[in-house]
Amino acid sequence: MEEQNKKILLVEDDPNFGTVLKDYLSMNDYDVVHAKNGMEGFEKFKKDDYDLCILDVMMPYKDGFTLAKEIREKNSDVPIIFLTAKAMKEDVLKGYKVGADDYLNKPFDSEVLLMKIKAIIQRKATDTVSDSKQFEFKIGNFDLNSKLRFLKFKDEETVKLSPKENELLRLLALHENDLMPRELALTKIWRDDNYFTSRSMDVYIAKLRKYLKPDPEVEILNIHGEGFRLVVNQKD
Amino acid sequence: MEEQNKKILLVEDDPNFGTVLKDYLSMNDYDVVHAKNGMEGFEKFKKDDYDLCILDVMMPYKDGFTLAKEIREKNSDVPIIFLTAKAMKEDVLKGYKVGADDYLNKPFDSEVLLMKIKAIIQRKATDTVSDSKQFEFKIGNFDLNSKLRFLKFKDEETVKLSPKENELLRLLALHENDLMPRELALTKIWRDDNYFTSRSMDVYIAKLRKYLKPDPEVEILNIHGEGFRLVVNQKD
DNA sequence: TATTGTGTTAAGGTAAGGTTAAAGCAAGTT
DNA sequence: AACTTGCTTTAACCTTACCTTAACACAATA
Repeated sequence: MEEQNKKILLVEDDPNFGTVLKDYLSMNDYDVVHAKNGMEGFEKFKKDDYDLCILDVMMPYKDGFTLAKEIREKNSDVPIIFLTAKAMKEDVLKGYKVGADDYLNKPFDSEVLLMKIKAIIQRKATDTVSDSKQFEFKIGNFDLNSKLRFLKFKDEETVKLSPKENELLRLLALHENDLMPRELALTKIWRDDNYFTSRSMDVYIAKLRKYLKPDPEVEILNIHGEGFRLVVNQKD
Repeated sequence: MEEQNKKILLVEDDPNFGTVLKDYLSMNDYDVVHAKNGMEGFEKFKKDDYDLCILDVMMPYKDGFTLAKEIREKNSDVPIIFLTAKAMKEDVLKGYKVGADDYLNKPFDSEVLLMKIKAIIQRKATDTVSDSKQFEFKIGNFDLNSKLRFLKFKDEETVKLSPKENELLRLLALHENDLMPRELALTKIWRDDNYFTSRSMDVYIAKLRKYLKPDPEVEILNIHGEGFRLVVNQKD
C-alpha cells in the first residue's frame, strides 16, 4: 500500500509567517494547503478532506473560532490546532469549547508543532480504525449517504438530512443492532452532555423515527437510561 | 441516570499541590487517585483501569517519563498529560515521543486543565465497542442479553428488562443451579441490605418468575433465609 | 401458634423519554 | 435593513418506565 501524505489545512493571514510554516511542514512530508483568511479557509475545507486543520485565531473578517465552528458543523471529527499570538485564558477556553485538539502560542517552536501534529494525527489513526471512509450505510430499505447527507428509500423518495440528523443517524448505523450510548452521541456530536443537549438529541431521535417510518422493519429503540438501538428486523 | 465518573490517576510528589489538585478535580466529578511518587503511581495504575493519567515530570526515584513508558507498555491507550515546572523544549519533545496527549507548564490555570481533560477524555470516548460474550446467557429456552437488557424466548417473544430486573437475572444466571445469596444481590445491586431493599428484591423475583413462565423447565426457587436458586431442568 | 420469611399485586412518586411547537440564530436574498 | 430559509435549541406537556412501599396472603420454622 502506498503511504499517502497527510493533508493539512493551514489558515493563516500573515503571508510571511504563513508561507514559512507551509514550507516547513511540506519539507516534513505533509501536504499543506494554505488559505489566507477564514473565508478562503472554509471554501478550501469544503472542497477536500483534511487530516488536520491549523487555524490562526486572529484573522480579519472571520476569526479562527468562527471558522472552527463552521468546520465542526460540516465534519465533527477532524482535529484542530489553534495558533494565537496572545495567551489569553478566555481564548484558550473558547478554543477547547469549540473542540480544539491543541493550542499553541506564537512564537512557538516548530519542532514542538511537528511533534504535536504527529501525536494528534497518530491518535486519530488508531482511534479511527476504519470509520474514516464509512459514509455509506444500508439500513433496511434505506440508503444513507452520510457524506452527501441524504437518506433514500428504495430508490424512490430521497430526504435531505441536516448535519445533526445525519451525524446521529450515522452513529446509530455504526452501532446497528447494538447499543449506541446517549453519552457517545452527546460527546461526539453535541460536544457536551447536559440536560439540554440531551433533550435536543431526543428531538432528533423523533425526527429520525419519522424519516424511517416508511420501512416498518427499521426502528429506533430506547434503552432506558442507556441510549438507543437501531434495529433492522429481517423477515426473509 | 447513573453516570460513571471518569477515573484519573494523578502522580505528583508535592503533597500540597497534589492534594489541592486532587480536591479540585474531585469537585469536578472525577474520581481521582493520588500517588505520591512514580513507584506508587505504577502500582496503583496496575491495580485499576483509568481514563486518564496526569503525571508530574520531576519526581524523585522515578520521573514522569519513565513512568509513562512503563504505563505505555502495559496499556498503550490511556491518555497522558504531563505537568512540568520548566518549559524546557527537550522535555516537551521527550514527552510527545513517549506519547503524551498534552503538556502543561506549572503554574497553570486550573480551568484550562479542566478543559484539556474534558477534550482528551471526550476524544477517547469513541467507540469502546463490545466484548459481547460477557453479557449473553442461555437460560433454558431463553436468551438473556444483559447489555441490551432483553430476554428472548425461542427467537419469538422479546421482553425488555429494567436495569434491576436485568442485573438480578444476570446474577442468578451467573450462579445457575447454585445458590445466589440474598445478601449478594442486595449489596451488589441495591447497595444496601435492609428490610425494604429486601422486600423490593422479592418484588423483582416475582417479576422475573412471570417473565420465565413460558418455559416450564426454568424456575426460580427460594432457599428459606438464604437466597434464591435459578434451576434449569433438562428433560431430554 | 407465634414469628419471621416469602409471594404477589397494586398504588404512588420520580425521572426519562416522546412529541410538537415556538423561539433563536446565522446565512443568504431582496 | 428587512425578509426568507434552514437548522438547532428551548419549552411545554404528555406518556412511559422504573423503583419503592404498602398491604395482605401464605409458608416455613421454632
